[in-house]
Amino acid sequence: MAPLAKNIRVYNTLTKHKEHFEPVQPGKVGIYLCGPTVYKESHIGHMVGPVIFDTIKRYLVYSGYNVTWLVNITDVDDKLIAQSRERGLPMAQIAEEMTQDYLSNLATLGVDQIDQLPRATENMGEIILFIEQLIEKGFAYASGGDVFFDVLSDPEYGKLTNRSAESQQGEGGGAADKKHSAADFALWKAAKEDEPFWESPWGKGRPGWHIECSAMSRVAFGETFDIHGGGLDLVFPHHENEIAQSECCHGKPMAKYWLHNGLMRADSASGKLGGRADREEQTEEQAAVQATVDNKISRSTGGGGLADLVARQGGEKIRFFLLRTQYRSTIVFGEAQIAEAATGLETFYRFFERHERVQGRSFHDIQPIASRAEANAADQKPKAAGDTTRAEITRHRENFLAKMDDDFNTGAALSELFDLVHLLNKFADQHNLEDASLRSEQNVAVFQRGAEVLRELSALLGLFGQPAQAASANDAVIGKVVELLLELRGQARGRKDFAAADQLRDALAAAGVVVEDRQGGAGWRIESDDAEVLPPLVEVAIAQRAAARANKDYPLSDLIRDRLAAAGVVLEDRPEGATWRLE
RNA sequence: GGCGCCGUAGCCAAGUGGCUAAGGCAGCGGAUUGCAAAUCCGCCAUCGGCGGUUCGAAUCCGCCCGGCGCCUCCA
Repeated sequence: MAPLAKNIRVYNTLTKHKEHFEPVQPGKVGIYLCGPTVYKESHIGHMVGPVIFDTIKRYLVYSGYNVTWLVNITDVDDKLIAQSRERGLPMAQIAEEMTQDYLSNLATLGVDQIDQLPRATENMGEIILFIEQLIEKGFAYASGGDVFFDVLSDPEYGKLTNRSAESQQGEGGGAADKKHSAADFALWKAAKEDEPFWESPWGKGRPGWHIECSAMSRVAFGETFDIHGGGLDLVFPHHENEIAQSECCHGKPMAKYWLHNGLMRADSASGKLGGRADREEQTEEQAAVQATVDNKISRSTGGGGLADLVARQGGEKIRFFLLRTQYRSTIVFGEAQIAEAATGLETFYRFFERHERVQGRSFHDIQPIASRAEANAADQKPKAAGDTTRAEITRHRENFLAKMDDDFNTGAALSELFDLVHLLNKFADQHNLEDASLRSEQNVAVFQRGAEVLRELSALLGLFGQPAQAASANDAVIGKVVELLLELRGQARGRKDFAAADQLRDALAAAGVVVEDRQGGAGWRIESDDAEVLPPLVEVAIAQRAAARANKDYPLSDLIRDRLAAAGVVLEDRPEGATWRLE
């Protein structure tokens, strides 16, 4: 087994301190993350936890641990029942539909490290067994078909959130008359008319909210496991109650480290997504603010949910947006914020293009070193005296790891990646790495080492695994048309007709294609929110051809038509001008 | 009311006792370029306010101002 990195520290909600991370069993880590109740489409707030825990798992695996990560799916719940009634569909069908929505959103955000996705309904036997054990041990009681946890029987109740059972004596909710104490919470709820149910020793019913996590975590990891995670909003009552259930049942700690991610807010005035501000009665002014927010959210997340936002922005931008902030902080959400943050990604994307120009192969084809120990060894290779760039690369790598070691500070770690790219750009500039006749093998090797480190570290964040823009069928056509136009522009530049050259570049820019002149030919990239860049490009080509025909330059005119045809664009000359279609 | 969190440049965001307060976005000046784009170089904050502890505080303590979360089966 690879040597373990021993210097990771995590912030533990239970102790309110950062602690040295040391799993229960050496080398093995179990992570339990509270997943969604699948009653409607995911919103972006549901992605915060999965993205950071996906990153945490990657980092722990890289650091030498054998990690199992579980995300539970709550597929039985009052809100699911309500949805089921509203839509006239079985609860299980809605749950399945929304689970698929959730999973596909996770997939586009690059969350692919989940090992187990247990459903509450698939663990009914374990849940009932757990409740029976609690009753047996005197921590729970059946009452009129319901079963409640007896909060006052647990002397440690409230230790996670620093409150006492006595202080939690509210009105007790709808089932108050069946409870011994108002703070008691349901482990099992008797089924009402028309509600889905499971058979149990207490009659037909369904589990309470908290018990599934106690039961399923025990199935997966045993009585004490390493990391329990969730959103900060789950600390009370959900996690407090999980602790009460599990620790009363087992007489030992449930989880060693409790990690909670911060919540997402729509804007500074309106509170978190789906939070109190979304539910309570509001003043007119608050309602106005909320309406704006709702518009923003509904426009941003679309009628179909998060999927539309992801389609517009791309999963990588959203992942980057989330990781740029330390996971315990509140994130203010807005599509504009995502777009602005994502501008920073361009720096990396341009570097990848540069890497390809230098090396003749894709940055994404570099196999990232997947083990910290192995990577450390690669870093120990003897360096030539005065090889300051190699030393700088190593320094950025070490800084990155130190920041990740400190409670997974992805935001701070990211700064090292930016620094690394700047370093490599500068190095490439200074040593003419893009000019095969001027560069040295040795310098190319240094540059490559930097790229490898960038690949290694960004893989830990789940970034840059593949090219950002998936090639579509249209892209090939666009590419050929752009190449044609750049050739025409190159000819204009060749005869110093800069007016014509600039006119072409401006026309390309208007279509969303940015031109970059460099030795050996012009480069280009699409920089437009609008996917429709092809039509204006073809129009530009047609205009060029019309000009050639006006000059009676028929060879050029025919060349343009033939090249467009080769690209798949067929021209048809008509009295009022040329029209075109895709072949 | 109880339990917590936050307030760092125009915006976002690291840093939580001691070198010149990371990084990103935006902006400005310069190199480069036919002009651009990209890239590179440089500039751009004394840390909500007041007081205290300390040789020394953005970082600890107190008060105040402002924002937010949980206490309601919301990630």
